[in-house]
Amino acid sequence: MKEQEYKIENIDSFELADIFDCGQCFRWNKQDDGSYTGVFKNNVMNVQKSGDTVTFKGICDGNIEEIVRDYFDLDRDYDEIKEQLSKIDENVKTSIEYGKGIRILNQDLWEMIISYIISANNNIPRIKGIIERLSKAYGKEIDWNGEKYYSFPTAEELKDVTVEDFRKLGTGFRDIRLYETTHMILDGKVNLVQLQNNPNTLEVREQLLSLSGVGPKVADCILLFSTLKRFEVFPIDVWVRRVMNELYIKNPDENKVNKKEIEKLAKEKFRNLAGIAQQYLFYWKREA
DNA sequence: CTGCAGGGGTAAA
DNA sequence: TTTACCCCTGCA
Repeated sequence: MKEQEYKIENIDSFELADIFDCGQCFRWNKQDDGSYTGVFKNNVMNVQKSGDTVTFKGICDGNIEEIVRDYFDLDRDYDEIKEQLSKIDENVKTSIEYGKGIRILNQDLWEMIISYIISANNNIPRIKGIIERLSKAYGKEIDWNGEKYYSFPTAEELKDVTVEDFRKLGTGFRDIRLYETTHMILDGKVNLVQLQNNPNTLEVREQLLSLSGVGPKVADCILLFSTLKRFEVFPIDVWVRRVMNELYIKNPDENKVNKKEIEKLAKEKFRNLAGIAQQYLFYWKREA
């Protein structure tokens, strides 16, 4: 595979930090020059922005333009989404001004399932470390610019990995969950192709919840951040609960806030764009 | 230096 | 509804 390059000018909603640091992905790293380098599928890519020009450069498994358009969700009108959400109230409007360059990436379903199982009760640096070690141990090596990168291992590539092997990567108590989920998928107990083609979000969510290590929050993250692309779901973690309580519910004891109440509120307020609203609010309050 | 809480939840009791 | 869980970091 040889290096390819693709440039876009004057694109709306595209800020590197907003996209890569808003909490949706784990394999993009900031470089010394301010650009970001990441691995997805069998691609290694560097993304740079100067002025109004975004430059994508890397080793691609296919045509770089098609790959970029798909992965970065370039055919969606985020201006339209932001305009709609801004009408809701001042809080949402402010959060959108803060994270105006966010886009929701089209990330591989299998990779998101495993990544978010790892994310449970965990912090971002450690999650990233585990995913890198997992990729290095079982993914495919891709060389670029004198550096070695590793694709995220497929289910097939994890076929013979034992619970102890997972534990050695530093996954902790998540080892058995990773093992069980990998084999549920390999054995066809959950069929990812069917999930991808099923328009019924509740049915897909049920299937995801049947996987070991996938609870409500992880299921919603998978629905929102993978190619399943369900913008109506609203993943609730401690940060989102904090934000929603601070802005709307105003319960003096944040820990007493009911998840059902937050869910109901999000549905009423944000409708079919709840997941996107969640990203803006989450990114805004966590960074600030 | 040691001790300990807490972190982008889940599963089991 | 409550509790333990792995590992790492920050802080007393």
